[in-house]
Amino acid sequence: MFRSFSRTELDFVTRFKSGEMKVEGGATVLMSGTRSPHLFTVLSGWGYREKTLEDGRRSILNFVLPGDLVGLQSALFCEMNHSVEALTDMTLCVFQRSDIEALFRREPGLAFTVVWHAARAERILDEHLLSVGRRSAAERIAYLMVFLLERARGLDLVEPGGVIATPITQGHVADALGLSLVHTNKTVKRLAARQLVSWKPGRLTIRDEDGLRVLAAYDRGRTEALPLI
Amino acid sequence: MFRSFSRTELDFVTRFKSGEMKVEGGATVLMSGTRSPHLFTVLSGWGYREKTLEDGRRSILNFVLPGDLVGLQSALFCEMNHSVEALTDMTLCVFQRSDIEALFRREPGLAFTVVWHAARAERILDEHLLSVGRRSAAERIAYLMVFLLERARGLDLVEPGGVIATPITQGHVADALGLSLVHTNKTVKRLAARQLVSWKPGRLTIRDEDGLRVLAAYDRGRTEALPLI
DNA sequence: CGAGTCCTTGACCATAATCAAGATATGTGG
DNA sequence: CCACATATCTTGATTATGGTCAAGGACTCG
Repeated sequence: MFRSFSRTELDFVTRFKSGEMKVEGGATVLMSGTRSPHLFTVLSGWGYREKTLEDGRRSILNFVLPGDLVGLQSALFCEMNHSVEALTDMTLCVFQRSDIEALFRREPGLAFTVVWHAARAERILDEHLLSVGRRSAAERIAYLMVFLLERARGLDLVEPGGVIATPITQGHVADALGLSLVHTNKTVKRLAARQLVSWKPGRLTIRDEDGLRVLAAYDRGRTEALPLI
Repeated sequence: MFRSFSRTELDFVTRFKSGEMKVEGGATVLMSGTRSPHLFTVLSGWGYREKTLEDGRRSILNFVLPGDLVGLQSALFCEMNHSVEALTDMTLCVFQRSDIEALFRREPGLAFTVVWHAARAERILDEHLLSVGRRSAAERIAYLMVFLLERARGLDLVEPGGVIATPITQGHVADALGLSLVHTNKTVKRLAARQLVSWKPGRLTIRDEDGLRVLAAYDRGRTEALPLI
C-alpha cells in the first residue's frame, strides 16, 4: 500500500509529525473560510471533503480514507475553501504548516510524495466531474460504487462477497453526485433490482462489479503505487 | 503575476527547460490514454483539459491559460487520463519528465511551486464541481463568466469595458458546465437580456460582475501570489 | 418504548435535453 | 465579387430526467 521509506525519511517524518489527533464522527476537521496551522494524514476512519453554497446546497467533493492527505490547501493558501467532515471517529496524524518548508528543503522524496497526493486528488476530481457533468443518475451511482470498491479494496476494507462496511448514507451519495436524495434512492433500488448492488444502512454490497463498470463506462484505473523517486 | 526567482533557480529552469513547442489551434497537446515524456508550462494561447466517455459525451475539466502547468499527471502516473486540446495556437515550454527528480532534489523552491500549482488546480476543480453538481444553469454560467474574468484579469487579458477576447464558444461552455448547447445558448441570452453579459463569437463582455457574483453565490477568491518558501 | 436517522414510495412539477430548422457571420475558390 | 461551405449562434416545439412535496416504514439506541 505504501512505498518503503529510507531511514532518514522515517526519522524526518517522526520529527515532522507533531502529534496525533482524534475526532469524533460528525465533527468538522477543517472548516471552509478558516485558516489552519495544521495539515493531516488520515490514520483511521472515514470522512469527506465538502463545499456548501450560502443557501445550504452542498457538494461532497470526495471521500477521505486512511492514507489520504488533508488540508494541503490551508498550508499553501490563506484559507481553506472547503470543509473536511468526519463520518466516523477518525485518527489523524498532525503536521505543522510551518514545517512544510523544511520538508521540501531536506526531504525531496517526501516532497515528491506530497505532489503525488495532490495529483491523485486532481485525477479523482476529474473523473468525478465527468460523472456529475455527463453521466445519467444510474451511471453516476454505478461509477461511485466502483470507485468506492476500488478505494476500499486498496485498504483491505472489502469483506468477502463485495461487502463494504461504510458510514456513507444515500444522502451522502446524493450530495456527491449532484442528485436529490429521493432520486438517488429510487435509482439505487433500480440497480438493486438489476442485481448490481445492494444497500443496507452501513453496509454496501457490490454484487456485479463488471456490470457496474459497463454501465458507468468507467475505465479500470490502474492503481499505481507511489513511485520511488 | 509571478514571484521573483533566485539566480540559481533561474539557471536551473533554463537547464531544465528542454525547448519550446508550438501547436496549432485545434490540435491535441496531450492525449488521454497515452504516456508522455514531457510536461509543459503554457507560454501563450488558450486550451482546455477534457475527458470524454466512450459514446462521445464530453466534460471540459478546466481551461488552460498562460502560466499553467499541464501534464503533471503523465509525469507522475503511467498514463494521462485526460486530454489537453489547444483552442488557439499555443506556445509551450517543454520539460522532461525524467528531470522532475532532479528538480525535487536540487531546487526545493521550484518543487514547492509545482505543489502550489497542483493545489490550485484542485481548488478550481472543487468550485467547478460544486457548480456542476448544485448550481442551476443560469448560476453555473454566471459562475463561469466570473471565473474567466478573474483568470483573464490575472493575465491582463481584459480590455476596457470588461471585454475578453477568447476562443471559447458556447459549445465549450456547455461541455464545461454539464449542459446542452441549446440550453446554454438560451440561458446566455437570458443573462444578456438582464444586462449581465453579452456574447459575440470570440468576444465575451462582462457587463455586471457584481450581479454575476451574486447570482452565482461565488465567493471572491483571494487571488494569492505564489508564496515564497 | 419513544426519538432519531435512514430508507422507501407515490404524485406532481420543472429544469433542462432533444429534435429540427434557420439565421449570421467568416472564409475560400472560381 | 459572388457562390458555397463551415462555424457558431438562435429559436420554437416536444419530451424526459430528475426535483420537490408529502407520507410512511424500518431499524437502532438509550
